Amino acid sequence: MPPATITDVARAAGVSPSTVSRALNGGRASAATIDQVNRAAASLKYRPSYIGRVLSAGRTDSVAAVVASLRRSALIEALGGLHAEAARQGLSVTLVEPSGGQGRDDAAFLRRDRDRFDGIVLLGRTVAESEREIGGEKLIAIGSYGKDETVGTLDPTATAAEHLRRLGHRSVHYIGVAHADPERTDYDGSRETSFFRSCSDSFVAATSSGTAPTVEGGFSATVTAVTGSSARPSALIAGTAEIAIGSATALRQLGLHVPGDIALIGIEDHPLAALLGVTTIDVGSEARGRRIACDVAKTLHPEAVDMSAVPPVSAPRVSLRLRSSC
Amino acid sequence: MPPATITDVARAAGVSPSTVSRALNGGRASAATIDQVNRAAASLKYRPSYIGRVLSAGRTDSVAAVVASLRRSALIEALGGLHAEAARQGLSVTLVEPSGGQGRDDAAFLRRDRDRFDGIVLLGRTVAESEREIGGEKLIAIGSYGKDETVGTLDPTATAAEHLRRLGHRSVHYIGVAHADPERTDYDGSRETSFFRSCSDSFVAATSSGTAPTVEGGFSATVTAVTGSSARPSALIAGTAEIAIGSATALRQLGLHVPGDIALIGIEDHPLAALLGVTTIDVGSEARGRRIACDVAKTLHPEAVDMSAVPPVSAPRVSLRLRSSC
DNA sequence: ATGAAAGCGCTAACAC
DNA sequence: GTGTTAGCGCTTTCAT
Repeated sequence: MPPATITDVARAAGVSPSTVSRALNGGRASAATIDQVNRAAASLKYRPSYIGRVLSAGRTDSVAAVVASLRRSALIEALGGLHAEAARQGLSVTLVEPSGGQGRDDAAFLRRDRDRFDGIVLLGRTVAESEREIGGEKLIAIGSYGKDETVGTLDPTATAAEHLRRLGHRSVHYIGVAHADPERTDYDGSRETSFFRSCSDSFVAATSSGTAPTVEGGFSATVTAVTGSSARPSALIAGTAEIAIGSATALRQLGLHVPGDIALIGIEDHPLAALLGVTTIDVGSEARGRRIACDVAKTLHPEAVDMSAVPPVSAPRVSLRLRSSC
Repeated sequence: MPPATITDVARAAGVSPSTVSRALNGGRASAATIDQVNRAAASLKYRPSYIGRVLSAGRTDSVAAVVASLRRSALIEALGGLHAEAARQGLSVTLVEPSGGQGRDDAAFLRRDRDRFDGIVLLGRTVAESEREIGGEKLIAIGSYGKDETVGTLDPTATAAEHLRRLGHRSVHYIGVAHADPERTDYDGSRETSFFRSCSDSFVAATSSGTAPTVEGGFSATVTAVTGSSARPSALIAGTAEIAIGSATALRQLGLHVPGDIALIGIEDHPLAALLGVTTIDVGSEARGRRIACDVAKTLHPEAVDMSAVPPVSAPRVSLRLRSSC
């Protein structure tokens, strides 16, 4: 037996389909009718069809999350925030990891599935020109800094570099994310750019290397950076939480004392970084996710968005988590 | 200007909507017509409406993932596998974290949104009776062991306990997941049950404690278990990857030598566990996710499922990753 | 090979 | 306050 439709309920309640719709959705209807309809709906185990509603309403009430990688805790956190807030706003979140992890096919995805969603959120990368054209308004990237905001206080890499400079460090090595696809510009790329920009006149020596955004990547990049032929830097900046954890692990296994022999600061905070005493720049991934969900919700029903659980935009977006590694 | 519909294309191509549909979906149509239609579609930038298709086809081609927690790497891995394989099969994955992380509202979710999805996958918990009734066929849980399979080789906790027994351990402490909601039965609960069942006659002393499935939880539970008033166990079993990592960190900070002073084995593998030398039981989360996606796909088009990227069911589901912590 | 028509489940005008 | 009608975009018989 197929699920009951609104027509069935209407018949059972002795009213018309539209009345059922109104009764169920809080439109104009007499108390008696509402009761009648609820009764009928209950006895028929009626549940409204999502698809039917969407088709006629023109909204899907769902957002796509294009996650660059499910193995980066900062992105998962952002996803969590996005999802939690979206749920509060009555939106659901559909996962769209770019095929092959390269982001190449995002354009194809956008072209095909754009109107399955009320919003498309990019986590862990910025929007490419070509994508902007296709995605239009719906496309929102999380994790980009600058633009309409004061770069100084919002750029985590600059904050990290500044912190090290104040502590008197002169030679700093940045371990960033290396992508298989060199054309890809995501926010890790912008972090590296920012690193060189913000420290070029502060440090005697600023170097960088790229690796996979994993603990293994951080581990091996650290070994290379620290035991390599050139002079050992006095401080390391790790571009992601996983890199920082791998880095801390490597330094320990190399028998280097932190921060005595070398300092370490990580971009993106992580519970384990706290446990390991690694100073980090908290980029507030979770809050960013929440905020984005609100942005999407606002495009749908500008008036009715409940912002109560979302930190105000004026709140600082990155903050130093001072621990013992610097 | 609203997006072009199939009717627009039909008009532009000088044919009927149904012909357009056939031409576009590989139905019977003359080559000339197909070409004609493609041309018109292209010039109008026509893209088929997902909603329209779903409404008339009756399939949503999407599955819901009910993830118990986004902070457990094993579940994220499973989600990754589910998602990757689903994508290969033309399915999309919508994220549904149980409200409040308590799982209480899953029933409500199921009742409301059941037919938005072709399948509903539970990650990190088993299916409750009440949910089974509502969810029916569509409801699949990942991460349960036993049932139709030989428990001996598939139960990770039993494997861990057995490994420790062979190494001569007599007093073992299991650190499992404590839930806010005691009624909840997820697979961590079954892991604890399995622990006591599988070691009751092997060890002189078997104890357990519960904590949050996080590195902090693992850390503090380990401190308690190891420095508590009672005799220190000779080995620890950590119920999740995060607990194992927290545990390893705690043991190090306590100055205990592993495995000299105390052994540690973790359930669920993790890159960092490898780096830290923690022996684990790999439960194959990613593969489990993939398999589930195939199961769902098979219910949709039993014939056309491409199993090439999925490990055979006969493959061992849990395996010992021997490292230096035991 | 193609067109006409019905209908998927629901909502929104508009009339009563 | 409620019923009628129309239509969201597509697929799918059934004729032609």
